[in-house]
Amino acid sequence: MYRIGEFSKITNLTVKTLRYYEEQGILIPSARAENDYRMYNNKDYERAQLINTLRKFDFSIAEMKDTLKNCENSEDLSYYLQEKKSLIKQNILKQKSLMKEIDHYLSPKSKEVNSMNQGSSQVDNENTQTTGIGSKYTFEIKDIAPVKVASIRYQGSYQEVGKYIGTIYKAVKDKADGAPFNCYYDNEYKEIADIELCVPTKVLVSGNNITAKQLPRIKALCTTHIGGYDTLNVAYKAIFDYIRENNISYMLPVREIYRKGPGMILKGNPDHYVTEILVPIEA
Amino acid sequence: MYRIGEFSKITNLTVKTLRYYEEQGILIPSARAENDYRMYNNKDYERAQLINTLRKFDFSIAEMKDTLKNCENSEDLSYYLQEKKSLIKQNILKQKSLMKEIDHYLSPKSKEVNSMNQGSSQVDNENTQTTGIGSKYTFEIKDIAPVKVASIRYQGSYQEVGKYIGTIYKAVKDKADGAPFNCYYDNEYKEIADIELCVPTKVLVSGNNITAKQLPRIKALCTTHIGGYDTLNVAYKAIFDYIRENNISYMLPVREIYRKGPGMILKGNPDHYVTEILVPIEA
DNA sequence: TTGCTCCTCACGTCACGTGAGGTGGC
DNA sequence: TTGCTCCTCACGTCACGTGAGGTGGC
Repeated sequence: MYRIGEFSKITNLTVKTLRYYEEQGILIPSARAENDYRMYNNKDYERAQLINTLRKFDFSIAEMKDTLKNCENSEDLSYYLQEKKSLIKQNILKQKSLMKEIDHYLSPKSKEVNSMNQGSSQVDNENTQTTGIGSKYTFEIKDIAPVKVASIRYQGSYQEVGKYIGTIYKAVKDKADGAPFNCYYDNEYKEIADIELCVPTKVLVSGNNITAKQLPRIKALCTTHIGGYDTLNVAYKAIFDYIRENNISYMLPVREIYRKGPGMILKGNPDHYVTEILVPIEA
Repeated sequence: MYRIGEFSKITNLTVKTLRYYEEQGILIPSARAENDYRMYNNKDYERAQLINTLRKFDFSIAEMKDTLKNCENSEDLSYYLQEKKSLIKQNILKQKSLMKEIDHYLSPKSKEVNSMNQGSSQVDNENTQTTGIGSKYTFEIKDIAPVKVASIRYQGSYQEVGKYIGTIYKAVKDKADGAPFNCYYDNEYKEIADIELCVPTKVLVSGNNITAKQLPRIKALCTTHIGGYDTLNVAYKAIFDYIRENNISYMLPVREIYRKGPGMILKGNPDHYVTEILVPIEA
C-alpha cells in the first residue's frame, strides 16, 4: 500500500492529478486509512500505468472512461488506440489545410484583397455610411412569386446542409424545380443557427421528415454574391448598409439561393460560386 | 452605426463573442447609445474582419492582442502569420510522433510489455508487496564517497537538463570527472520539479550561475535502470517496494546518475540508456 | 512541540455559451 | 400592453494548479 505522495512518484502523476482522477472515478484508491489518507495498491498501480499510456496519447477524461470501462479485461484497447489514431490523423489534415490557407493569404494575389481592407479603413468619418470602396454589389427589388418547396428545418451550421439536401432530393426526385435555398430565422449570427433548407418543387412533395409547403408571395431586396461562403458576410454588410441608407425596413427569414455551389462530390472552385441573397421587405 | 445584432450578422461573430471581445479589449464598439446599447461603425467592422482572419488561423486572444497592437498600420501582419505557421508546423510534427508512438505500442513486439502489465495485474492479493513478475532490478547498498561537483539548481522538468548541462560543461571543461547526475528534492512527482543538476569535478569549479560544492559521504540503496526515461518510474516502484519490504527508511535528495544517455546532438537508442538510481538511507 | 504528510474546500484558467432577470422604445 | 432588442450579472466548461486552513502521528 502506498500513500499518495509515494504513489505519485512511482506513477509520475501529480498528487493533484491523482485526487482529480478519484473525483472523476477513473482511478479510485482501493482503501482509505483511518486518518482519511488515500491508500493505493499494486492493482491501482497497474491501472495508473494504463491511464498513463492513454494520457500520453492525448485521451480526454471522457475518452478514458469509455476505454477503461470496456477494456480492463481483453485486448480491445488496440481498437481504441486505432480510433484515437484516426482522430489524430484528421487533426493533422486540419492543421495542414490551415497552413495552406495562411500561405494563400500570404500570396501576392491575396495581398490585393488585404490592401482593399486597409483602403476602406481610411474612411475615418464615422458617419459615412459607405458600402466600402470598390463595392461590387448591385441591388434590386424583386417581386417573388409563391414557391412550392420540400423543406427541412434544423438547428446547426450552414455547412450541415450536405446532411439534409440528399434526403430532400431523394424524396423529390424529378419534381425538383430550381436552385435550392436556405431560410435563416435568426436575428444574429449563431454557430448553431435556425435554418430551413428548401428545394423548390413542381408539386407539393412530402415524405419522412420532410415538410411540403408553399411560401407566400413577397417583395424582397436582392443582391448576388460571387465567391466562397466565407466572404458572404461582406454581401450582407452591403445589403444592410443599403437598407439603412434607404430607410427600408426588412423582415425575416432571409433567403440564400445557391445558384452555383459545390457539387455532391466535387467542390469546384469557390471563387465561381454564385449566391443570391433575398431580404424580405414591406410590400 | 450598427447595433450588436446586426453587427453580429455582418461579421459572423456571435453577440456573446462580441461582448467578450469588448471585455478583452480587442474590439471595443466606438460608441454607446443612451440606453447603453453598443454601437459599432465601419472602422469596427474592418477591425472585426482582421480579427476574423486571425481567429480562422487559430490565434488565441493573447496572440490577437499582440498582433493587433503591432500591425494596425503596416503590413507586418505577415510576420505574425509566418510565426503562427511555424507553430502549426511544430504541432503537426508532435501529432505525427504521437501516431508513431501509437503504432509502436500496437506493434507485436510491444504487446509483450503490454501483456506483462496484464500479467502482474493478476496479483489480486492486495497485501502482496511483490515488485512484479519478471522484475529485472537488483539492489545494492553502497557507500558513496564525497563528490566535488559543479551544479545548477532549477525548477522545471527533467527534460530541461539540456538547457543547463552545456553551461556547466563550458565552465568545467577538462575538470569534469564522471557521469553527470540529478538530485531530486521533491517528495512527490511534479511537472515543475526541484532539481539540482550536478557534474562531478576533479577540483571545485564555480562560475556564472554555477555552484561549486562537495556532496557529503552517504550510504545509498542503488539500482540500475536500462531503457528510456519514460519507464524510469518502474525502477522507482521496484526500489520503493524493496525499501518497504526491508523496513528501510530513506532520505532526500534522490540521485539519478546518467551512465549512458542521449548525446548532445544525436539521441541514440533509448533502449540502451543506462541510469543508476541512488536513494540515500540511514548510515 | 515542531515538521511532515495528508485532508478538504474554494478559486483560477480559456474562450466563450447558457440562462436569469431587467430595461427602453415601438 | 405585448414583443423585441438589448443590458448586466452569475455560473458552467476542461483538466487540473494554486493557495488557504486544518488534522494526525512521530
